[in-house]
Amino acid sequence: MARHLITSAIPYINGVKHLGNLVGSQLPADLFARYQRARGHEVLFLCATDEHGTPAELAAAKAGKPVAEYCAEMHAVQARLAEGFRLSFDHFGRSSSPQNHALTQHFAGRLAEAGLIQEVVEQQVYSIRDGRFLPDRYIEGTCPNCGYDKARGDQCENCTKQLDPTDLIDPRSAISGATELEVRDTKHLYLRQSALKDQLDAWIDSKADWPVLTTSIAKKWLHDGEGLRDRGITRDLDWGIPVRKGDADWPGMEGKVFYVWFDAPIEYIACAGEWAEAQGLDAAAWERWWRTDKGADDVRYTQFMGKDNVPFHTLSFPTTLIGSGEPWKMVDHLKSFNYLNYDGGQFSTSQGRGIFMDQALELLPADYWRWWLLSHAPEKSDSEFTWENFQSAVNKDLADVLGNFISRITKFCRSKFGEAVPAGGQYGAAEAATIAEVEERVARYAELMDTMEVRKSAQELRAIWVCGNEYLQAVAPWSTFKTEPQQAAAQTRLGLNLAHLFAVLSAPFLPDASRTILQSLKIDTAAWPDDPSEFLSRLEAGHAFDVPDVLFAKVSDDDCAAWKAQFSGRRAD
RNA sequence: GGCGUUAUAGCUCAGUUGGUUAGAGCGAACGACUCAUAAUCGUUAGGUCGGUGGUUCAAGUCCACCUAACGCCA
Repeated sequence: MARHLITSAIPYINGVKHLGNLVGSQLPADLFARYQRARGHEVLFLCATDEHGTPAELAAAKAGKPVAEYCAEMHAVQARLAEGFRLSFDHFGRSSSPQNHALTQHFAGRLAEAGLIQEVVEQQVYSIRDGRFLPDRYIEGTCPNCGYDKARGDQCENCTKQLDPTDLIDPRSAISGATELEVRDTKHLYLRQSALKDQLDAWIDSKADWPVLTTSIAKKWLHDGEGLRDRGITRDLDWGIPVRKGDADWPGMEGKVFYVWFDAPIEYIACAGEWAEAQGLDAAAWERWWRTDKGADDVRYTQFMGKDNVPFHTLSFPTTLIGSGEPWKMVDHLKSFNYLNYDGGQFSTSQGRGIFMDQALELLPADYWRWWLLSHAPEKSDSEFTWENFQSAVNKDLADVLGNFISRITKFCRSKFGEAVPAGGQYGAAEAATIAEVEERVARYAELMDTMEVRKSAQELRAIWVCGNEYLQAVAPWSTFKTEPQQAAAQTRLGLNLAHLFAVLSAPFLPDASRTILQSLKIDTAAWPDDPSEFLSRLEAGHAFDVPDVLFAKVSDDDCAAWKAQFSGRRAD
């Protein structure tokens, strides 16, 4: 039995995530976790909300709530939606947890001891009325280049010119509109990533089996221009993890917090601590997943994320772990995804464009979305959601191929033999041929799932379902029954066994449908078919079953048109 | 401006280290079947593999340049 540590990039706390966010990390991570569990391996699957930073503060202010209260509420909302999509996290944590506070401060202390932290005094705009420093993009003013009056301190989005806040004419706070701004000195900490450049480079080079997308992004950051740059890891904010050196104060850094990108990946580890606490386990329980000196030697660690997160996971977070000088478990495989587009443009949280997780579940159950999203996962390049494509995939793959197979075999059996696996006859040449093909395909399916080839796995799974329809069509038990009922019984028996097989194989993609089929077949274990040939004889004569309700309803043209219209504009908050 | 990714049948995509007539699903046409959610199964049609040039006995598959889309960085 292998041990799999699996993490999904942690979604930002600010609002409900859209389907593009979902398919880029949480959903494929869940597919992999469910598959590895089904194969009998020990799995710890973790995710959390990323809660710190200015956007969270502003969203809380807009909602008229204290930021801690806002985050707690939004965490509950995201947790509920994750459950709705059947994301099987062992723990859904929070980057604001006490565990993450302690661990983040611990890492900062270790890095400082190792000489990997540099203190830098820089100048930043301070808003007197707001009583706070303003990040560049929260300063607005008139662009000196084009005259656009809502240019931001980092860039003018009208003429795209890069700006410094001090370039702006009539600068004002984007938060309050206040114009009483001044430039003040402020001290910040920088993580000296550049000091570990060669080590990181060699480490990335050793990962020959990572997706090109992952390594090419990491390589670009390592070698582009002047090479890997040091990054600021602190901010002048109230909401966040206070800057401390382990348990000790950090002179000169009072009132400052760590920058969100520094503490967010550390939450992967802290989350294991939260999990242990929630399970009533001791520290050793989570350390055996994360410390190679405490049992994590045989752990295989896989991370899932969208391409925008790759630099932090290939460079910054590894710098934190390596730089600590402690034996932390490093990632073994990093599966990254491109973006999912929506009907000719990008999904956008800020513009409310596309379909969001809560809206999706109001329209259809999780399995429908899981199937489309995973079978169209943007692995090789960006991919695109269209309603027509979605409708076709749901109707053909789920309703016609899988759903109808379950329906036709159970109903045929009920009408000819009753609601129990029929006795009589035996498997012959046609059965052997089908079993042989299924055996081959199951092996390929497992191989694709092992290597996280998401789209190809979906294709192979569908091909396995088709084997069921092909078989029934070829042997035609409805005809056989008229002349050789014994043989028809054997054919029906294999058909029902195929239904059992499909349920087990489909569980990682379609957990609800899988359960429904197993319940109808009155099977309470879901062991993996290590030997499909043996597996297809498990349902023996006399085993009772129920005919299930329709597994997947079709999406009508009217539904499709209505939804397309409903989602053509912006999401109303 | 620099870098990266992508460009294959009407649509969504596969195409290993270059090697016989470029594949799948959907859609289309035709046929078979009638157990089933008017479902299923089969057959056929459809592509000068973005463009130009090059390397090679041989290129969708390597090289150069060009074009387009998207992204990242500055």
